Amino acid sequence: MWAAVGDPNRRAVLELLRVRPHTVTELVDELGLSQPGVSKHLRVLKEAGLVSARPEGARRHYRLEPEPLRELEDWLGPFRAFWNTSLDALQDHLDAQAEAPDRVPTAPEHRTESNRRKGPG
Amino acid sequence: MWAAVGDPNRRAVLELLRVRPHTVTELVDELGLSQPGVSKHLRVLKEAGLVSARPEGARRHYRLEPEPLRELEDWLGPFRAFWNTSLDALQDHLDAQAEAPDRVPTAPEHRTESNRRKGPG
DNA sequence: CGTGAACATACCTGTCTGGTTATATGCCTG
DNA sequence: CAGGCATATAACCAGACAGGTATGTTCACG
Repeated sequence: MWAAVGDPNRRAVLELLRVRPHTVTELVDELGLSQPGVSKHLRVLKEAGLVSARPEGARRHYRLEPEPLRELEDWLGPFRAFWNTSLDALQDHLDAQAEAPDRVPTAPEHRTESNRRKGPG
Repeated sequence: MWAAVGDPNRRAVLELLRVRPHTVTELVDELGLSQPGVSKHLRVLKEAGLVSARPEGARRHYRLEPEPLRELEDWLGPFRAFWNTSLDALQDHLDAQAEAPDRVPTAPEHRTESNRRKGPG
């Protein structure tokens, strides 16, 4: 599962299939990979349950099967609390357990590389 | 980023750090890996911005830095709409779009029963 | 300053995997 | 049945990587 979405090209496939079903040739055209390469990726995605194929004559229409992505969602769930809710309270909790003197502000909003990990000012 | 969370041991580290900060030795003990192995994983996670270290004497307390996980969250976002709503309707929708790719359902926001609609109504 | 603990780095190795080319299979057309 | 198109599979190669052992580095302690 994680291996399936770990590859950038495979994620690209999922994003393309999110828009609409694609045939292999279409994906080949979009990804710029060789046809067997795409087929191999599709095989991985299929075995992960992330896509399904509907044969139509010689071609196969691959369609997104989003269910397995729930696994990522579920894994991410407990972490989401870290940026969704009041981080101060949470950080407080963590720091209390760790007796951290260096209370780093983990802002509840987006942090960029430039504003992250500021000193106590 | 995806590579960072792609590894099971690394995910285990993140899950452990989600509970509370850990020292390397603690992680070694929990994961059952060699110390250099854990250190290497921590290095990867650190470079991905997923953890940070606070030195305390000889030991280093590693703490979860959840921000970069937003990337996963963001990537997952458009897909989330696919399982929030009725999947049957969605697949129907997709099949329909296979022939009429008029609009693209790149729904980055939550779809509720009330705002989910098919036609221009 | 010597010793040991905690951690990082260097280096090596086996395995996995993503990419390719070549080939097989199946469908449609004529 | 021959031929061409769409896709899958096989065989192969190069790079990435996770794992280990050995060693370096820093800190605490006496």
